[in-house]
Parts: sequence; C-alpha cells; structure tokens
Amino acid sequence: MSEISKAYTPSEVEDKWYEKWVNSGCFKGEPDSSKEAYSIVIPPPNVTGVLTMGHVLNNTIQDILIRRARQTGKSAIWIPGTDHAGVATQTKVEKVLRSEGTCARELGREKFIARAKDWRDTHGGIIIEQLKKLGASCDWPRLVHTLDDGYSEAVLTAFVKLYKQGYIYRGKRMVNWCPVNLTALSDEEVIPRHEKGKFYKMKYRVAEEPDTYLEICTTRPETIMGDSAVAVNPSDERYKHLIGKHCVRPFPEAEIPIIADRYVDMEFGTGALKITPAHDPADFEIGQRHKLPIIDIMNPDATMNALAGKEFEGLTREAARKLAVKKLDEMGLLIEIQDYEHNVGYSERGDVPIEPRLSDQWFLKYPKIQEAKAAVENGLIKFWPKRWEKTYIHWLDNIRDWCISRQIWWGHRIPVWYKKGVKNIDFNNPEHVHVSVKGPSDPENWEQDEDSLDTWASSWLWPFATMGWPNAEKMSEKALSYFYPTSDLVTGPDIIFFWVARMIMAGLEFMGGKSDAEKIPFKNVYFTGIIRDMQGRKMSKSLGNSPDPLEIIAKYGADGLRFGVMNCAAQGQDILFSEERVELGRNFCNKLWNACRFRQMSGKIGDNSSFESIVKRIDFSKLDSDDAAVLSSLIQTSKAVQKDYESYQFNSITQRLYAFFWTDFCDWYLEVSKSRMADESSKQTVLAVQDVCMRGLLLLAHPFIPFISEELWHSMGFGAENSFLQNENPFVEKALEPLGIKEDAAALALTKNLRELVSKARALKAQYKLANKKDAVFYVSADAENAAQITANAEKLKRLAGAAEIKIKAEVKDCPAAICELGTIYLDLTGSVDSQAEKQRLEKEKAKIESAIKSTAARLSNEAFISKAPQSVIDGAKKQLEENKAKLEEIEKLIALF
RNA sequence: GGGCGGUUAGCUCAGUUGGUUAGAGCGUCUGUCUUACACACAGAAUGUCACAAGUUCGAGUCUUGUACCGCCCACCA
Repeated sequence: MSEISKAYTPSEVEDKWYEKWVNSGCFKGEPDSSKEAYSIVIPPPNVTGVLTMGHVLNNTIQDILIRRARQTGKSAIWIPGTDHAGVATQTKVEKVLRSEGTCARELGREKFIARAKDWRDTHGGIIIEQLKKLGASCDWPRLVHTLDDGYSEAVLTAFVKLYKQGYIYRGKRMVNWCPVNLTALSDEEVIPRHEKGKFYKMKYRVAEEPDTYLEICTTRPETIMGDSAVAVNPSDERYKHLIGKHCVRPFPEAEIPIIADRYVDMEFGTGALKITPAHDPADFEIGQRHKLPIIDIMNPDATMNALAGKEFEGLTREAARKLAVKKLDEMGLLIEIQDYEHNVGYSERGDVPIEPRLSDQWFLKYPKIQEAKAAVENGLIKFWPKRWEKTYIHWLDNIRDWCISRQIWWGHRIPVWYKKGVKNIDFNNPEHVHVSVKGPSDPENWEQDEDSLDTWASSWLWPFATMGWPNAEKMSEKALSYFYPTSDLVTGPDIIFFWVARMIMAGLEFMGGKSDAEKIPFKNVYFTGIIRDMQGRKMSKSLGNSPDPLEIIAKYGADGLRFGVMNCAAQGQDILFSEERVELGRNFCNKLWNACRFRQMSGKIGDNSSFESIVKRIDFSKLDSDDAAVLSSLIQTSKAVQKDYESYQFNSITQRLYAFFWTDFCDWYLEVSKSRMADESSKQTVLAVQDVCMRGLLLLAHPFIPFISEELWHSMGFGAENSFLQNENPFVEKALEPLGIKEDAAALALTKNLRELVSKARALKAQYKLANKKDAVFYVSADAENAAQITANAEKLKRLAGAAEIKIKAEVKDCPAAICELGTIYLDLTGSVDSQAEKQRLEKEKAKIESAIKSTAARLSNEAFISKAPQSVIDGAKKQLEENKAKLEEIEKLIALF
C-alpha cells in the first residue's frame, strides 16, 4: 500500500507495471490441461512499420480479450510477430540504393538480401516496442517473423505439398503487372481508382473497301501498335458485311482482320473493338479464341519497345498515348475525344496504373474452398459482425487462381530448381524440375527459380506456422495441439480476402484432426471498423491526418487512449477519431485515481485482500438502501459486462463501467456516504462498501485500463505484493452472493427516488438563484410510507440538497414546488416568490404529464391492447397512469395556489 | 451493374428478441475551489429518430419503396 498522489501521472505508473508483468512472466502462455486454452495470434504488422491508430484499435481489443481470458481462469496466449512485407520492403530498400547511386540488379541477389536484412534490423521492431507502450500483453519470447528459419520452412513445406498435389502450377497468363516494382501482383493487390480520362473515337480504313472506314473507340490509343484485330458482334447488322475482311492499323501500318466475337457489346461505343491481346485481359481471351498473334509492345517497365515502332520506342505509356493521338489526328483518323470516367487499376505500392502483362508465373488453385465456405456457413467459425460472412462467401464463390510469384528478392524464394542446360522444361519430368524444401542434393547442376512468393502466401499459414508447424518437435514445444485452433482473430475487414479467407483454407488443408472443427485456424473473427479522421477520411500519411499514438500516450496515458478508443468503437463500425475522445478516457482514469485517493484519505485501509475480508468489516445492521443500491448496481454491471464480452460489445462495456463508477458510485454513493462517514457507528461499514465497489470495478475494468487498475489494486491493498490483477476472477456477483450480498430491487428503486428528490430540490434552488445557499428549507408532502423514508434519510438528503431542514408537512402555500415519486417538495421562499414565473414553470410541467397521461390512457382504453399485450406491460401502464394522475392532481393544486 | 453499411440533440455516436415520457460524451448557457477529482461539482436548454407507405394493440427498433453519404465486388473497350 502506498499513498496516492494528487494527480494521476500515467507515465509514472505504466512503464513500471509493464516491466513487472514481463519480469514476472505474466504474459507467458503455458499449456495446462486443467484449464481451458485461449489463444490469439496477432495480425503481424510490417516489421518496419510504425504504430498507427488502426493498430491501437486492433491490438487493444486483442489485449482486452487476452487479459479477460486470464482473469476468467483460462490458459491464455497471445502470439506476436511481424511480417516481412515483400514488395513494400523491397521498394523501400531499392529507394535507398538509388539514393546511393546503385540498384538491386547491380548488387545482385545475395548482397541485396543482406542489405535488406540490415535495413530490416535497423528500422525493424519499432512497432513491437510501441505495442508494449500500449500495454499489449503478448508472449514476447515467442515473437515470430515470417522470414525466420522455422517459419520459412513452413512456407516452403506448404508450397511443396501443394505442388505435389497439383494445386500449384506454372503458367503463361495475363497477370497484373506493376511497372514500378517490376513484378506480378495478385488481383487483390490491384486497387481500383475512379478516374477522369478520355474516350478516343477514331477510324480504321477497311482494306478491301478503300472508301469505307470502321469507327472504333478506345481509352488506350497507346496500344494501337499492338492491335492484331478489330472485333464486332456477329449479330451486329452494321458490320456483318465486314466480318472476314481487314482493316488498316495506322501504325505500324498493317492489315489486321475484322473478326466476330460475342463478347463485343453492340450498344457500347461504336460497337467495334480493337483487340490488343498482349495488353488487355479480355482482348487476350478473344485473341486465344481466334488464334490472333500476340504483339507485346512494352518493356517490363511499361515503356514502348521496338515492336511499337521507331517513333514510339523508349516512350512511356503516357508519352506514347500523346504521340498516338497526335499521329491519328495528323492522319485524319481521329474523330473526337470525349471526357470519360472509369475505373483504373493501380498498384498499391507502386502507385501507378497496373499493366496487364502476359508472363510466366506461379499460380495456386485454392484448396478446400467448399470446406472453407462450410466452416463459416455452419458456424464453426463465427464472424462479428455477422454481415461479413456474405462478403466472404461471395469472394469464395468467385475465386480465381492466385498468382503467388513475385519478381522480387525480398521474401521466400520459390523452392523449385531447373536442371542446367535443359532447353524445353517439362514440369512432369523430375530430371528437369526439382521441387523440395531442402533443394537438390547436387545443387551445382541446378538453377533455382528466381521468383519469390507473395507475402500473403507466407502469412496465410500464420495460425499454425507460429506454433512450430511443420516440425513435430517444435509443434510440441510450442504446444500447437493445446493452443490450436486459436480462439479469436481480431482484424480489419480490408484483409478478409488477403488473409482471413486464405488462413481458413490453409488451416483446413494443412492441419490434421478428426473434423474441420479441429482444423480451422480460429473460432471467432472480430472485424474492427476503420479509424478515420473527423471528416470521415481514411488516415494516411499523405493527408497528414494520422495522429501518432505514441504522442497521445505521452499526453493522456495508454489507459486513457485505450478506454477512449474502445468507448467509441461500436462493433464493426468505422470510427471518426479525434483526440477529444481520448480525453474521456483520461478523465475516467483521473477520476478513478481520485476516488481511491479519497478512500485513502477517509480512513485506514483494512484487510482488503479478498471480498470476504472486506465484507467481514460490514456491519449488516448498518447497511442502508444506498449501500444496497450501489452494491446491486455493481452486481448488475458485472453481469452485463459478462454478456457484452460474449457478444463482443466492447463499447457497451466501457459505457457500463463509466455509468456505474461515475454516476452511481461517485456522484451518488460517495456523496451520500459523506454524512455517514462522519458518524463513527456507520463509518466502517460505509468504507467497506466503498472497498467492495472499488475492488469490483477494478476487476472489471482491468482489461481495458490495465496499468492504472493494477496500480490502484495494490495501493488499495486489494492484492498481495507479487500478485497481479490478471489472475483475479472478475465474476463479482459470484463472489458476493455467498457473502450475503445480492441484487436488491427495492433499494435500487428507493435510491432512484431519493436521487430524484435531491435533484429537484437542487433545481428549485437554482431556479431561485439559491444554489450556493446551504441553509435552504424544504417541505415535503408525502404519504406516510414515503414520509418515513424521507425522514430516515433526512441527514443525507439535507447534505446533498444543501438544506438546513427538510420537513414533512401536509399543506404548503405560496412556495415553488416540484413533484417527485416520493411526494411533492417545496422550497420555503415565503413572500419572495415570483408567482408568475413559478406558475409558468408548473404549467410546463403539467403539459408534460398531461401528454403522458393521454398516451397511456389511450392505450389502456384500446381493447386490442388489453387483450393482446402481455399482462406485465398492461400492469406497467396502469401503474404509470395512476402515478401520473396523482401527479397531475398535485400539480393542479399547486397551480391553483398562485 | 451487383452487394453491404450509414442517415437519432449543435458535433461524434449508443440504443441486440417491438413495450412506460428516446440516451451518453463533447459543445452551449447559469452557478460553484461544497472534507477526492476544475481532467471536477450542481443545474438548464436542445430531437416530426432521413422521407413515404405497410405490418402491429404498440415501430427509432420489423417489411417494402425513395433520397442522400460511404465502402466492397464486377474485363464494357
């Protein structure tokens, strides 16, 4: 126990406790057959990344779940790790090299990788330290990086297995090509952008009919040089007679066939489509159908090559477009240019339009698609919120083979070797191609494939590759059989295809077990919202609207940040974030701090080491309705929190904790206790009730605000020196019930009414500018029962209302009054009442009550309501009607007095 | 073109089986250093719950349609 300082300073508390937790092995996950297993794998951040608000949201939720799991007696593990982020890192390192006047190719593969590793090791790992600042209770010694030896073995093993089963194949296909990073990308990595562009209408002369021209529309005139046909719809009457003839491609000038293909939309453009098989996926398909030549006019960096012709060679796509338009115009072939809006696919990392490109790549035909669908449809894996299931199923229904090879060096090199000197490689011939994790035994005779794997083709194995798969010894060491499948996955919906869906397929494919229930990688997936700024824009570096979480932590504390963010994060809803939201969290922590401080100042802290030892100090004969009410509220809060956890309603939990602590405990109970604390006979009981409440509150709040709760837990003497809040059971109601503390509806109702009485008394004072006066006199007219309650609580009421006296009196005249559940309260203002104003106020009140009566009465006089509504609702309505009628009568009486 | 969200107080948002007179935080206004907390306390003001129709005894909540905003998917050049 230590004395609590006046203001809460998070920095003094947070680092201290984090160190203690780590040194005491609090975050270590150990298999324990007597406990239920609970596990989470972190969505691995980019190893060279820095913490963003998105990470804060995501990892706070994971930390809350894992800490709650520890509290509820599960054996919990949160496995941390980082991702090597292939293309992103390669791009950054290449940039550094360029600034040094060199480039990757000059360095060569080995040296480049060494440089990239250096770069990773100097710039990497920052985010791990930042996660610690946030309070993330990961089992750090288990940190995994996707390029670790063990993990790499998993990636290569998966490749080899899938290859041997025929799921992975090499093929020449149209892929998404990034001309900046010079690599193929998967469909998922292409970001569509809505752009304003131009639609060019031009004409090609028909070779067989010199006076006839065919009008064609295109958005990409720079590909004209690659045209190998013009297509029209076979049933298009306008062009039927031209099918089979030729038209003249203007440059390089050549006659190309006019073909018929159903793909062409007669309604769109002119109904004639130029076909560039090398540079458009749809054209490629048409080209295949009609056996058209493929004329690739671009270099890998999307500049024009020799096939485009002398004038174009070396030009960029953009320059080539300008030149092509100029030439068309000069040749008199350009008809018009229209403005046009359409989607253009961009490379996320390269930030340029992707170029469809025909190339040799490795593809994966996904395994276990149907099983992956079923796992979610049958509820083996639950999505929160559920609506993402549809997105997931839709993607699986339309799934296409995954291009997994990347023409970069930073990543897992494809474990395929080709025999040196073999010209036409036959993939079915083991003399030609070797595929294994370890490589051929005579490496000098082989050459390894140059490509690396897509980063996601490594991270899709995350849930089990982090637990030692495929190495049996490591799997046992890392307790895969105990911790797999993981319990909850927390991630953003933006990577549902990239990662979540693929992990599910990977788990089903590679994990053993009797049923899919044992193979799936996780049981629940919680999809967070996206953090945006107050204008609803995504946070981004270029907009500069992305606050640095570390600065916020420095200013408000990690607990404040966590509480603030969780408070406004409704399930799966995007969050408009601003610092003000963190203020709420910080204020909550500060108030918590001061409540404990107040408790320490109020009296010596006794044996607080358990609920039992605290309750022993309670003299049950001294408990009054306020004690019972606040304890009831605590119990209700604990029960509700449990339910909220079950349905992943984290914002609801913060709201309940806030309302209980701030409104019920501080605003009412502590204030009401003050007068009873002055009385030695009730003081110990009151303090013990406070201790029960604080103990319960800290237990419930711990996962959200781990640092301050741990600090206060110890300064309040709730835990022994080397114990931790994470090991304390949070089911408050279960602990209290055997000690004779239960929910008390009558006490809650009475407290509510007393609060109302005080509130109205204060309002009356404020109305008459007497808020500061402590010597106001009130009269209350009430029935005998209520009068007795008021008398019994008179001391407390006087203190709270700032009154010298509260007298029970049957008839009062000429005083402003307010009607309460317990009776009518009057402020003694003999002779100085502004009767006009008072009358107006009462009239307003009367109108309110009348409208309530009207609606209730209407319902009650409705036969259908009486016959169909449940009895409890009818009784409630009747009771309410009576109460309101009594109030109305009372208020009319008051009005008549003026 | 298909799908999914959102529309509730000045702002940001809760409101999970339909049930009394719709809530919170911030902001605004009026007071207050009242034996913790001004990161606080007390009081006040503020809503045709986007619009329309329907189901129902009863709709912010369910159904259908409309409008606007946002996101995702889709090879119309």
